[in-house]
Order: sequence, then structure tokens, then C-alpha cells
Amino acid sequence: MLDIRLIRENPQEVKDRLTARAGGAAVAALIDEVLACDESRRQAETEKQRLQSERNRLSKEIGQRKRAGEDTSETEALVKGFASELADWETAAERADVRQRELLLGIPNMPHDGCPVGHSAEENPEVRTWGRKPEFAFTPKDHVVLGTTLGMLDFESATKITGSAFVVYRGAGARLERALINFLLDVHTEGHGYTEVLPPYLIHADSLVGTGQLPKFADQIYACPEDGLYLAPTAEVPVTNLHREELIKHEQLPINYVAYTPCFRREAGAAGVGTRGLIRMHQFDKVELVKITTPETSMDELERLTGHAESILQQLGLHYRVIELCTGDIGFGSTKTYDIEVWAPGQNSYLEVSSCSCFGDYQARRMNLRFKDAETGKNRFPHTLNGSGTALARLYVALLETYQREDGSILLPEVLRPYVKSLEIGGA
RNA sequence: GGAGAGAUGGCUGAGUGGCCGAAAGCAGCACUUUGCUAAAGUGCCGUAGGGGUAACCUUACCGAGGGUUCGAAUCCCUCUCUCUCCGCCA
Repeated sequence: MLDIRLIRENPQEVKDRLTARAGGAAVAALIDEVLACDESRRQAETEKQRLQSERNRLSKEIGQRKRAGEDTSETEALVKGFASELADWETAAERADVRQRELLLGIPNMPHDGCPVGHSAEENPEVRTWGRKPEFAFTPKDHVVLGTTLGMLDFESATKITGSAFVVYRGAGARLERALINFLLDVHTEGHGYTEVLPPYLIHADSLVGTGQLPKFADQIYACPEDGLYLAPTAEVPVTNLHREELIKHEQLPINYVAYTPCFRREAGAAGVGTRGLIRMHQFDKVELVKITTPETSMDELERLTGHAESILQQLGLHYRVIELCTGDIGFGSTKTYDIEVWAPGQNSYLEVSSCSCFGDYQARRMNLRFKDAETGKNRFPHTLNGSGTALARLYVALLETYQREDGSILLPEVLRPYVKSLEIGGA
């Protein structure tokens, strides 16, 4: 949520920066509506307070005179006469306030100054690459063939019990998924100093509003309407909301959390786009990194966070590239985002396995998360960040396809062997 | 699911219709004093709106939402959450 004061004081700058986003022109128009709303809200507020102040003054007077034994019925009648006008202004102020918040919740964040300007994903600059595309003396198979043949992945059963775009992991396949979860959590807790949390997977609407999935992206989330609950689309939601409505101490920052959770996404409108195998599913596992930092350090922390996610791919020996999202491709609440894409030989393409973003104070403001500045004593909004560290399903794809042997077996990278308790899957 | 108790400022915890934005303590900040890694004393110290160049003025907020009243932390209703007991259950 953007700061209404910032909008009030620098409307043109806000509009300009929002316009750089995809669909930004329509968003900029909302700014004018917010400003009009703000204007009428403040007018109603002022009138309301004038009447309340008068009422309070007279009521106090009534109390004093009653104790002195005087008759106050005339003043009481006078104050009573305020009621309907007061109620009118109250309603007007309330209505404007609700509308203003509604508008603000639908306005995306402003990209950071350093965010590259562009119109679409084609204009995302590549920041760096690591490793090289592996070479094969044979034609590499894709993970669906490999995993199905080895009995690791069972798409048919998943379709039978749930539907398309789900999978059942079996035997060594299930063990590999579990091994990856443990490996990732160990790296981030022991290696990078994150605190592990295991949050609920069902969350209420306020949490989703806090991180920005609601109200705008309701069609992408599975809901349990009888209970007012939703299946978390990412651990970002429950974990960032751990401190919602809190006033935290300056010295507690930065807060670093890592969480493994399954993620549930309806993927409405995405049918047919990269849907083969594990690449786009309604349920997938992910290990997520979340940071809450001071505004001064958030950009440095974004670099570190991205590095932590990258180290997973490095330790697994997987070739990847890092791209930075341009203003036309960046997410709703983000000010700056790096995507990490791992090479998948069987797909002959890169797959996004991590998206690392700094949200500035956008989420903190939405969830009323504040910290007390130790120097000034003032309450401020911290910055929030998150990034996948990493998504499991696509990592799994890259792993099978990169480490496949000609006979269709998988030679595991060394770091995983203690977790899987084997150096290979399949094979002689 | 049933019965009971509760929800007050960063924390603990008083407060049952007006003098309560709210006692007290802790924590925090500033100063003073004492020659010792700290203690004592004094003062300051909630949040969010609105108005004002500013000092400042003002409104709201005592879990949430309604209601009663000239006036509500305080009375009434609904809801949420927490705790205790019972039931059920992995």
C-alpha cells in the first residue's frame, strides 16, 4: 500500500513511476480517484470533529452542572440536536475512508529507482550466469520420461485421485523430494543463519491482504469459503505475516526466516503454458526465504538473499542465470526483483526456480508492521523481502535432466547423497 | 461441541457512567548525585487522523463490530481470540 501522504504531496512523481509498470496507465488514473477521495475524507473528518468537540465540551458542562444540582435539560436537548448532522458527517468520512483504502489496496508498488525500465519480459536484463550447459553424448530425455520410467513420478495416479497438474512421488522419487527439502533447510539454517519456521498452510484473508495477494488476485487462490480460509500460494504469506500488527524493536532487525511449505495455486488462465510434467502444478513444494529489515539495508539484503538462493544451485552443480525484472514485468508489490532460472537440458530452456524481491514498506504498511527507530524513537515501517530458496518441483526437473545417464538412471550430486542415502537412482 | 473465566499502552497490571488517554510497576530516554563495571533521585515517555509555518489545538482508539446515553474502558447485544474444565479426536 502506498503512503497517502506521498501521493498527496507528489502526485505526479507517483503517477510517473507507476506508469512504467505493465498496465501502468490505468493505475495512474486511480491516483486521481484516490486524491479526490482523500480530499472529501478530510473535509468530512474536519466537520465531524468540529461537532464532536462541541458535543464533548457541552457534555462535560452538563456533568459539572448536574453535580451542582442545576437543571440541564435545555443543554441536553441542544446536544441531542447534533446527532443527525454528526451521523451524516460520520457516514461520509467512513465511506470515503473505506473507498480510499479499497483503492490503495488495488494500486501496485512503485518500482525502485534502480529497476530497469522496460515493457515486457523480453526486456529483462541478464545479470549473471553460473556454470555451463552440460553436454551429453546422447540425446537427453526430459524428466517426465526419466521419472516415470524410474517409478519416481506417477502422474496417472495423481490424475485419478485429484486431477491434472498434480503428481504422486513414489519410492526413490518421494525420498529425493524429502532429501531436497532437508538439504535446502540445512543450508539456509546452518549455512546462512535463517530461523526455520513451519507455518500453517491455511490462512485467512487478512494475511493475504497483508502481502498483497488479495484483493486483486483472488482468482489464483484456492479458498475454503465455509471457514473463510485459503490455501497458501506461497510461504511468503504466512511467514511475512508472522509479525503483522506488531511494533518490533529496532535491534531485532533484520529478521530472517526460512520455511518449507507446499504451495497451492489455481493457475487460472495458465492452462497449456509449460504444463508438461512438474513444471507448472497446482501443488508444489517450496523452501522460502523471508527477511524483515530496516529501510536502509533492504537493498543490500536483497543481494544477499539472492546469493543465498543461488548457493543452492551452485552446491547442486546446476547451471543457472540471474535476470532482473524490468518495470514492465515486475510483480505487484515489488520494488525490485531478481529471477533465478536453472537450466533444464530436457526442456532445452531455463526454468524459473526463484524470484527474489524487495517490497520496500509496501507490505509492512498493508499489515501494519512497524519498528521503533532506536535513534529517533519514531515508529517506522520496515522493509520486507522474500525469495524462493528454491522452488522444489522445477529444481527436481533440472536435477533429473542434468544428472541423467544414457541408461536413464540418475547420478546424484555429492551433497545430496547423504540425504538420499544413495549415490544414484536407478542404474545397475 | 458443552460450561466457565478473561482480552486495557512495548510489557505487567489498576480502573463499573462525567474530574480517565487512562493509576502503579517494569522497560526506554534525558539530567543529577555517589569513585566504581552499578545504585539512587528527578523529569519525559502510547498510536493514528484532522487543523496550524510553528509552539500548539483538536478527534478517535482500553480485543472487533453494533446499541443505550447529553456523555461509555465502564451498561446491553453480536462476533473473534486466549485460558480452565468436560466431551471427542490424530
